[in-house]
Amino acid sequence: MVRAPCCEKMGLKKGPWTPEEDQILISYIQKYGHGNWRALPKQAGLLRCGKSCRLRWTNYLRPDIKRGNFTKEEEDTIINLHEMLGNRWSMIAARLPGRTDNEIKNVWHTYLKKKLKQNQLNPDTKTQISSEKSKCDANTMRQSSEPVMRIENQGHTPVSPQQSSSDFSSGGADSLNLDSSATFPAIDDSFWSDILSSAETSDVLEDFPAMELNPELQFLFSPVSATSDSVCAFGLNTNEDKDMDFWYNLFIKAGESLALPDL
DNA sequence: AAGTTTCACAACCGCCTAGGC
DNA sequence: GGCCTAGGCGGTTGTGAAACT
Repeated sequence: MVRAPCCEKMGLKKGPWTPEEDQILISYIQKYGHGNWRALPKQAGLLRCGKSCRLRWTNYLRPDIKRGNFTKEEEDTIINLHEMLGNRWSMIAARLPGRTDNEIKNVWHTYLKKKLKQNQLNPDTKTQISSEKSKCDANTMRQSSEPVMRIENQGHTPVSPQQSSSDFSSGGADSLNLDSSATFPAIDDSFWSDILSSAETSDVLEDFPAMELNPELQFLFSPVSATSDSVCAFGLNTNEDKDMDFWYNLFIKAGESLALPDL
Protein backbone atom coordinates (compact mmCIF):
# COMPACT_ATOMS: atom_id res chain seq x y z
CA MET A 1 0.00 0.00 0.00
CA VAL A 2 1.25 3.44 -0.87
CA ARG A 3 1.32 5.64 2.16
CA ALA A 4 -0.01 9.15 1.79
CA PRO A 5 2.60 11.86 2.33
CA CYS A 6 2.68 13.18 5.85
CA CYS A 7 0.97 16.44 6.71
CA GLU A 8 4.16 18.43 7.13
CA LYS A 9 5.53 17.52 3.73
CA MET A 10 2.26 18.63 2.19
CA GLY A 11 2.51 21.97 3.99
CA LEU A 12 -0.30 21.03 6.30
CA LYS A 13 -0.51 21.98 9.93
CA LYS A 14 0.02 19.59 12.83
CA GLY A 15 -0.41 19.87 16.57
CA PRO A 16 -3.14 21.30 18.76
CA TRP A 17 -6.24 22.71 17.12
CA THR A 18 -7.12 26.35 17.60
CA PRO A 19 -10.68 27.47 18.46
CA GLU A 20 -10.86 29.06 15.00
CA GLU A 21 -10.02 25.78 13.30
CA ASP A 22 -12.58 24.01 15.47
CA GLN A 23 -15.23 26.50 14.48
CA ILE A 24 -14.45 26.12 10.78
CA LEU A 25 -14.68 22.35 11.04
CA ILE A 26 -17.91 22.40 13.04
CA SER A 27 -19.54 24.89 10.70
CA TYR A 28 -18.53 22.95 7.63
CA ILE A 29 -19.75 19.60 8.93
CA GLN A 30 -23.01 21.07 10.18
CA LYS A 31 -23.59 22.52 6.74
CA TYR A 32 -22.28 19.80 4.43
CA GLY A 33 -21.63 16.73 6.52
CA HIS A 34 -18.44 14.67 6.27
CA GLY A 35 -18.83 12.38 3.32
CA ASN A 36 -15.20 12.47 2.29
CA TRP A 37 -12.67 13.29 4.99
CA ARG A 38 -9.80 13.64 2.58
CA ALA A 39 -11.57 16.29 0.54
CA LEU A 40 -13.08 18.01 3.55
CA PRO A 41 -10.16 20.18 4.76
CA LYS A 42 -9.58 21.60 1.31
CA GLN A 43 -13.26 22.37 0.82
CA ALA A 44 -13.57 23.80 4.32
CA GLY A 45 -10.40 25.88 3.99
CA LEU A 46 -8.44 24.09 6.69
CA LEU A 47 -4.68 23.45 6.47
CA ARG A 48 -5.07 20.03 8.02
CA CYS A 49 -5.09 16.52 6.63
CA GLY A 50 -8.39 14.66 6.45
CA LYS A 51 -7.30 12.21 9.07
CA SER A 52 -6.57 14.98 11.54
CA CYS A 53 -10.00 16.50 10.86
CA ARG A 54 -11.70 13.16 11.35
CA LEU A 55 -9.96 12.54 14.66
CA ARG A 56 -10.66 16.03 15.91
CA TRP A 57 -14.34 15.62 15.06
CA THR A 58 -14.84 12.10 16.37
CA ASN A 59 -12.79 12.54 19.53
CA TYR A 60 -13.62 16.09 20.51
CA LEU A 61 -16.06 18.15 18.47
CA ARG A 62 -18.92 15.72 17.85
CA PRO A 63 -22.06 17.14 19.50
CA ASP A 64 -23.00 13.86 21.19
CA ILE A 65 -19.73 13.60 23.10
CA LYS A 66 -20.05 13.60 26.86
CA ARG A 67 -17.41 15.78 28.47
CA GLY A 68 -16.25 15.69 32.06
CA ASN A 69 -15.18 13.09 34.55
CA PHE A 70 -16.14 9.47 34.27
CA THR A 71 -18.76 8.33 36.75
CA LYS A 72 -18.16 5.42 39.08
CA GLU A 73 -20.55 3.35 36.96
CA GLU A 74 -18.66 4.19 33.79
CA GLU A 75 -15.33 3.29 35.39
CA ASP A 76 -16.67 -0.04 36.59
CA THR A 77 -18.15 -0.72 33.18
CA ILE A 78 -14.79 -0.05 31.54
CA ILE A 79 -13.02 -2.35 33.99
CA ASN A 80 -15.53 -5.14 33.41
CA LEU A 81 -15.55 -4.76 29.65
CA HIS A 82 -11.77 -4.59 29.52
CA GLU A 83 -11.63 -7.84 31.41
CA MET A 84 -13.89 -9.40 28.80
CA LEU A 85 -12.67 -7.70 25.64
CA GLY A 86 -9.09 -6.63 26.28
CA ASN A 87 -7.76 -3.51 24.58
CA ARG A 88 -10.60 -3.27 22.10
CA TRP A 89 -11.34 0.31 22.96
CA SER A 90 -13.83 0.92 20.20
CA MET A 91 -15.94 -2.02 21.34
CA ILE A 92 -15.81 -0.75 24.89
CA ALA A 93 -16.69 2.76 23.73
CA ALA A 94 -19.68 1.37 21.85
CA ARG A 95 -21.21 0.44 25.17
CA LEU A 96 -20.54 3.81 26.77
CA PRO A 97 -22.66 6.40 24.98
CA GLY A 98 -20.94 9.75 24.58
CA ARG A 99 -17.47 8.41 25.32
CA THR A 100 -14.80 7.92 22.67
CA ASP A 101 -12.35 5.08 22.34
CA ASN A 102 -9.49 7.56 22.73
CA GLU A 103 -10.91 8.92 25.96
CA ILE A 104 -11.47 5.44 27.36
CA LYS A 105 -7.99 4.39 26.35
CA ASN A 106 -6.53 7.44 28.10
CA VAL A 107 -8.50 6.96 31.29
CA TRP A 108 -7.49 3.32 31.33
CA HIS A 109 -3.78 4.01 30.97
CA THR A 110 -3.68 6.94 33.36
CA TYR A 111 -6.06 5.87 36.06
CA LEU A 112 -8.07 2.67 35.90
CA LYS A 113 -5.10 0.39 35.35
CA LYS A 114 -3.52 1.70 38.54
CA LYS A 115 -6.78 1.56 40.40
CA LEU A 116 -7.27 -2.06 39.43
CA LYS A 117 -3.72 -2.90 40.44
CA GLN A 118 -4.23 -1.26 43.80
CA ASN A 119 -7.42 -3.17 44.34
CA GLN A 120 -5.67 -6.42 43.56
CA LEU A 121 -2.91 -5.61 46.06
CA ASN A 122 -5.43 -4.59 48.68
CA PRO A 123 -8.30 -7.11 48.78
CA ASP A 124 -10.23 -4.96 51.27
CA THR A 125 -10.92 -2.45 48.57
CA LYS A 126 -11.80 -5.04 46.01
CA THR A 127 -15.40 -5.43 47.04
CA GLN A 128 -16.72 -2.83 44.66
CA ILE A 129 -15.09 -4.36 41.63
CA SER A 130 -16.08 -7.84 42.69
CA SER A 131 -19.64 -6.85 43.17
CA GLU A 132 -19.68 -5.06 39.84
CA LYS A 133 -18.04 -8.00 38.20
CA SER A 134 -20.81 -10.20 39.43
CA LYS A 135 -23.12 -8.26 37.17
CA CYS A 136 -21.42 -10.01 34.30
CA ASP A 137 -21.81 -13.44 35.77
CA ALA A 138 -23.55 -15.91 33.59
CA ASN A 139 -26.60 -16.23 35.75
CA THR A 140 -27.02 -12.50 35.85
CA MET A 141 -26.61 -12.27 32.13
CA ARG A 142 -29.38 -14.74 31.63
CA GLN A 143 -31.78 -12.32 33.23
CA SER A 144 -30.18 -9.13 31.98
CA SER A 145 -31.89 -6.96 29.42
CA GLU A 146 -28.55 -6.81 27.60
CA PRO A 147 -27.19 -10.32 27.23
CA VAL A 148 -23.59 -10.40 26.08
CA MET A 149 -23.52 -13.57 24.08
CA ARG A 150 -21.41 -13.24 21.01
CA ILE A 151 -19.01 -15.12 18.88
CA GLU A 152 -15.88 -13.13 18.73
CA ASN A 153 -13.38 -13.37 15.98
CA GLN A 154 -10.03 -12.31 17.36
CA GLY A 155 -8.36 -12.45 14.00
CA HIS A 156 -10.78 -9.92 12.49
CA THR A 157 -11.35 -12.30 9.65
CA PRO A 158 -14.64 -13.46 8.21
CA VAL A 159 -15.62 -16.67 9.89
CA SER A 160 -18.84 -17.75 8.41
CA PRO A 161 -20.30 -18.27 5.01
CA GLN A 162 -23.73 -17.58 6.49
CA GLN A 163 -22.87 -14.44 8.34
CA SER A 164 -20.94 -11.50 7.00
CA SER A 165 -17.79 -10.37 8.75
CA SER A 166 -19.32 -7.00 9.50
CA ASP A 167 -21.79 -8.73 11.75
CA PHE A 168 -18.88 -9.58 13.98
CA SER A 169 -16.53 -6.71 13.63
CA SER A 170 -18.68 -3.64 13.45
CA GLY A 171 -21.19 -4.36 16.12
CA GLY A 172 -18.93 -6.16 18.54
CA ALA A 173 -20.69 -7.43 21.58
CA ASP A 174 -23.87 -5.72 20.56
CA SER A 175 -24.14 -7.43 17.25
CA LEU A 176 -25.45 -10.73 18.47
CA ASN A 177 -27.82 -9.81 21.18
CA LEU A 178 -30.19 -12.54 22.12
CA ASP A 179 -33.51 -12.79 23.73
CA SER A 180 -32.94 -12.08 27.39
CA SER A 181 -34.80 -15.21 28.36
CA ALA A 182 -32.25 -17.36 26.52
CA THR A 183 -30.52 -19.96 28.61
CA PHE A 184 -27.00 -21.19 28.12
CA PRO A 185 -25.50 -24.59 28.73
CA ALA A 186 -22.54 -25.08 31.00
CA ILE A 187 -19.18 -25.70 29.37
CA ASP A 188 -18.11 -29.05 30.66
CA ASP A 189 -17.07 -32.41 29.24
CA SER A 190 -20.61 -33.24 28.24
CA PHE A 191 -20.96 -29.94 26.44
CA TRP A 192 -17.97 -30.69 24.25
CA SER A 193 -18.93 -34.29 23.67
CA ASP A 194 -22.41 -33.18 22.66
CA ILE A 195 -20.90 -30.62 20.26
CA LEU A 196 -18.60 -33.20 18.72
CA SER A 197 -21.17 -35.97 18.44
CA SER A 198 -23.55 -33.51 16.90
CA ALA A 199 -20.92 -32.59 14.35
CA GLU A 200 -20.42 -36.23 13.42
CA THR A 201 -24.01 -36.44 12.29
CA SER A 202 -23.94 -33.16 10.42
CA ASP A 203 -22.42 -32.13 7.12
CA VAL A 204 -19.88 -29.80 8.72
CA LEU A 205 -17.08 -32.29 8.29
CA GLU A 206 -17.96 -32.66 4.61
CA ASP A 207 -17.42 -28.95 4.20
CA PHE A 208 -14.10 -29.16 6.01
CA PRO A 209 -12.61 -32.49 4.91
CA ALA A 210 -9.10 -31.49 5.94
CA MET A 211 -10.14 -30.72 9.49
CA GLU A 212 -9.78 -33.41 12.07
CA LEU A 213 -12.46 -33.64 14.67
CA ASN A 214 -10.06 -33.50 17.53
CA PRO A 215 -11.50 -32.73 20.95
CA GLU A 216 -8.21 -31.18 21.96
CA LEU A 217 -8.96 -28.37 19.57
CA GLN A 218 -11.68 -27.16 21.85
CA PHE A 219 -9.21 -24.73 23.34
CA LEU A 220 -9.71 -22.70 20.19
CA PHE A 221 -13.22 -22.06 21.28
CA SER A 222 -13.29 -20.79 24.79
CA PRO A 223 -15.43 -18.67 27.05
CA VAL A 224 -14.29 -15.12 27.61
CA SER A 225 -17.07 -14.05 29.89
CA ALA A 226 -16.51 -12.93 33.44
CA THR A 227 -17.14 -16.49 34.48
CA SER A 228 -15.65 -19.47 32.74
CA ASP A 229 -18.36 -21.99 33.31
CA SER A 230 -21.05 -20.85 31.01
CA VAL A 231 -21.56 -20.17 27.36
CA CYS A 232 -22.43 -16.53 27.65
CA ALA A 233 -19.57 -15.28 25.53
CA PHE A 234 -16.99 -16.87 23.30
CA GLY A 235 -13.58 -16.04 22.03
CA LEU A 236 -12.08 -17.93 19.15
CA ASN A 237 -8.39 -18.13 19.94
CA THR A 238 -7.02 -18.51 16.50
CA ASN A 239 -6.18 -16.49 13.44
CA GLU A 240 -6.50 -19.41 11.09
CA ASP A 241 -9.43 -18.93 8.77
CA LYS A 242 -9.97 -22.65 8.42
CA ASP A 243 -10.10 -23.10 12.18
CA MET A 244 -12.57 -20.32 12.58
CA ASP A 245 -14.78 -21.46 9.72
CA PHE A 246 -14.72 -24.97 11.06
CA TRP A 247 -15.55 -24.14 14.62
CA TYR A 248 -18.13 -21.58 13.68
CA ASN A 249 -20.01 -24.00 11.49
CA LEU A 250 -19.59 -26.75 14.02
CA PHE A 251 -21.11 -24.58 16.67
CA ILE A 252 -24.00 -23.57 14.46
CA LYS A 253 -24.77 -27.20 13.67
CA ALA A 254 -24.38 -28.25 17.25
CA GLY A 255 -26.57 -25.36 18.26
CA GLU A 256 -29.38 -26.73 16.14
CA SER A 257 -29.39 -30.10 17.82
CA LEU A 258 -28.58 -28.83 21.29
CA ALA A 259 -31.25 -26.14 21.07
CA LEU A 260 -28.78 -23.42 21.83
CA PRO A 261 -30.09 -19.88 21.52
CA ASP A 262 -30.26 -18.66 17.93
CA LEU A 263 -27.33 -16.60 16.78
C1' DA B 1 10.18 31.17 43.96
C1' DA B 2 12.43 28.15 40.83
C1' DG B 3 13.42 23.80 39.02
C1' DT B 4 12.00 19.07 38.39
C1' DT B 5 8.89 15.33 38.07
C1' DT B 6 4.47 13.37 37.32
C1' DC B 7 0.03 13.31 35.35
C1' DA B 8 -3.68 13.81 31.98
C1' DC B 9 -5.17 13.90 27.58
C1' DA B 10 -5.16 15.58 22.75
C1' DA B 11 -3.08 14.36 18.72
C1' DC B 12 -0.32 11.66 15.78
C1' DC B 13 1.60 7.33 13.74
C1' DG B 14 1.50 3.13 11.56
C1' DC B 15 -0.98 -0.88 10.57
C1' DC B 16 -5.11 -3.24 9.04
C1' DT B 17 -9.41 -4.07 6.50
C1' DA B 18 -13.22 -3.16 3.38
C1' DG B 19 -14.54 -1.81 -0.79
C1' DG B 20 -14.14 0.21 -5.40
C1' DC B 21 -11.92 -0.20 -9.74
C1' DG C 1 -6.96 -11.40 -8.19
C1' DG C 2 -4.26 -7.29 -7.58
C1' DC C 3 -3.89 -2.51 -6.70
C1' DC C 4 -5.24 1.53 -4.42
C1' DT C 5 -7.73 4.56 -1.22
C1' DA C 6 -10.47 5.82 2.76
C1' DG C 7 -11.53 5.02 7.12
C1' DG C 8 -10.98 2.65 11.57
C1' DC C 9 -8.24 0.99 15.26
C1' DG C 10 -4.76 0.55 18.98
C1' DG C 11 -0.27 2.12 20.46
C1' DT C 12 2.60 5.91 21.33
C1' DT C 13 4.14 10.61 21.79
C1' DG C 14 4.04 15.61 22.85
C1' DT C 15 2.75 19.13 25.72
C1' DG C 16 0.60 21.93 29.22
C1' DA C 17 -0.82 21.78 34.01
C1' DA C 18 -0.35 20.30 38.59
C1' DA C 19 2.26 18.47 42.26
C1' DC C 20 6.38 17.99 44.49
C1' DT C 21 11.15 19.10 46.20
